Amino acid sequence: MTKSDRPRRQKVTLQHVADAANVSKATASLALNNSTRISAPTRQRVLNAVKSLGYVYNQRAASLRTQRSYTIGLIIKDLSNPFNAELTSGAESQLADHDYSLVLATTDDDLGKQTRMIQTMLQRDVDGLILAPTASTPTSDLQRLTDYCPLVLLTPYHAGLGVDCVGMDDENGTARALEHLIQQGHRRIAFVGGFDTDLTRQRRVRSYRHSLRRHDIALDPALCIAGPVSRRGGYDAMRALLRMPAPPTAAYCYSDVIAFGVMLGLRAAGLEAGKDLALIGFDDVPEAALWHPSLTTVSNDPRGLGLNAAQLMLRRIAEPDLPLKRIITPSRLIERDTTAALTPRRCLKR
Amino acid sequence: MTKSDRPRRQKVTLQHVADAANVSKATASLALNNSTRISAPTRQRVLNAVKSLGYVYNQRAASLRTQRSYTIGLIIKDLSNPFNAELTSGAESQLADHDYSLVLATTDDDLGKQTRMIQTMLQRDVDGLILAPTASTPTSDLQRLTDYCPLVLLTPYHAGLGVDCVGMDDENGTARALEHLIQQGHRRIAFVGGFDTDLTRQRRVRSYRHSLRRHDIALDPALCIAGPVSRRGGYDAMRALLRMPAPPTAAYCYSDVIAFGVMLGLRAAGLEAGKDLALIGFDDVPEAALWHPSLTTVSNDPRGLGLNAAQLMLRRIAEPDLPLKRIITPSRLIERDTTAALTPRRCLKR
DNA sequence: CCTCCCTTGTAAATCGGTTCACTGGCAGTC
DNA sequence: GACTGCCAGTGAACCGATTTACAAGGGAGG
Repeated sequence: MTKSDRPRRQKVTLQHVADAANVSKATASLALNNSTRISAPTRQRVLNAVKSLGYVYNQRAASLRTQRSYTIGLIIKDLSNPFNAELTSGAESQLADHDYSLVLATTDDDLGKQTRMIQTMLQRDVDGLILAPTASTPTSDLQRLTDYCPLVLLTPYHAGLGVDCVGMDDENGTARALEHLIQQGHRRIAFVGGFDTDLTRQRRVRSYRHSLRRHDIALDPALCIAGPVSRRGGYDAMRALLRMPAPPTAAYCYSDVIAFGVMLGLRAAGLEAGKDLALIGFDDVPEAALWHPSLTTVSNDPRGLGLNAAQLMLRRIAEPDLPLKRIITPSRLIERDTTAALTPRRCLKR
Repeated sequence: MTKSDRPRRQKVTLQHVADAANVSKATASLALNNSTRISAPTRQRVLNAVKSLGYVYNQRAASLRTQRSYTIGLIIKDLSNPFNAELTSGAESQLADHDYSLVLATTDDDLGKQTRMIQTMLQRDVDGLILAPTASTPTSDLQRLTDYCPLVLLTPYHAGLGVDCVGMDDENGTARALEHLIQQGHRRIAFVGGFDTDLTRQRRVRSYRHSLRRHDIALDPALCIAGPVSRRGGYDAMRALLRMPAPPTAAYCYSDVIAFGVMLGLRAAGLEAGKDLALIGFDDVPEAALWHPSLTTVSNDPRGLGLNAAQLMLRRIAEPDLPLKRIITPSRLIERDTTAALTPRRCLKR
């Protein structure tokens, strides 16, 4: 059996509908757009023709004239990360509610690919672009992009840039995580994961140092470990930390994924998070609650992030002269087993 | 500061480029499409004009004439499910490699929403549609859809339908899971989760029964428990199973998510999977390997599924008369802790 | 009966590209 | 020198919708 058994039907256009209803193309168009200039009986004739011919409206053709594609581009780094998947899901549902479609692209955190994807989006003539910029994106590129279409950035940083931003308050989230650990008496607290080129990480590290300083805790650069954002990265970092002469009693991770790796690294040494090391992650991915022991983490509502970004984009399109907006969603610390009633004196005394 | 500080620039069209290069619109178009009919110097003039004016090609306008939008629609049930996120990721990267864009929509497994989303996709004039149909989708709808655009279904069922399909071999996966349990001596094996309206579940249940019958094991309908595909669903099902006079010694779950719930349900009763109950999930989501104890599960390579679907779609577009194709990706059983060296005699003897 | 307005509908321009049929000019051939 | 063929480029039709300016017909008012 081949597809040619049933050839694809000839496309039905508005002209065909008009012919079938015995009206002009203009009338058919107006009828479908509920113009008051068309009488009820005529409109009905058109609608009947639409139904009997199986006409589907061609948004693409219309957009040529209307300059509206009802399409929003979303460019993220990586869909495998559940955080981004949730974010995308939030954006999609918000857009769908307003009859917009989502065009999705990923960059794998690669500037070259990001540039290509932006180009593609512009060529596809999206009405707006929601972008999670890779770390190395030149500010000028983003600035210039606003010449071409409305832009919403998924990051809290470029606030002074003249671009709408939606981001999470990871500075504050970091502060809370550190406060929690310090409150429990920890003094040697590691920062684990991510690379220093990453702006997000830079901010969190800054906030981490700030918190330590506020409590007169000396900074030990050896406790700040860079590495890939993966379980493997966390695992390796933890092994390295355990080899130190004075290992930390607590660790704050760049992301939950890394924290899981840290737990595995501990386990491989016969140790357990929440017993031998206080541990806090970041993101609150669903597994965080279900892991054993459950992971204390900074929660950030990724779905809400996507939702807000989409919402902001739609408002911007509706009112281009709206004052610049920046939505920072608050972070919460979710306290779970990995920091439960754990005092530093019981940790990693080897 | 408002956006009006820097007004969006006037759109640059091919006509502007042509004027700047002192050629006709036709020549500009041909030059950009690398036609041999344009001399090198002229082509260069056009390219220079493009660069200096910041022209961006309008794919949408072109598609009106070429009847190619370089856009593929993907309709899935839910992006929060990591299985679907991976699938989407695979499809996206495959499409991006071939300069196609992905338009994404979700249905929440709701037929009405699915119908609307299909309609939207057709209006957006996608070159093809990859669809994970909700359980209740009438076959005739799918058949009719092929009149409008190339269609690839994400399901192994509708093979006789005259539609390309990409799916996983969950029948075989189920057989292997059951074989594994029966091999270990289990006789009372539960099937947990999903609703009977779900075609996928129907097939797995059929295969489950078939395996039992093959080994002359009596079917106990009470061991086949329907419920929502969520941790909660698994949790509740397990609690119910534990209340039975003769609880099962093993459970095969409709999905990993449900299996996680089952583990939590066991734990709440002071029991542990792999010790008090042999447990197998389905999907092999990343958490399955990392959960404690790690979950034995049927692996299905969701990314490969998306990749195959996209690939098949691209081939179908390139060669519409290709014979009908059906790609079934094989399932593997990943043996982990929850079924490790566990004999039924040690299970759930209360 | 004539004018004016109102209602309903239409012809034609338009959006930004592609593509086909055609042209002017130049080199090669007989 | 006339003819052929090719090269480089152009004008105009076309894709499928929207939208504007205008027209035909009918009723109201004088």
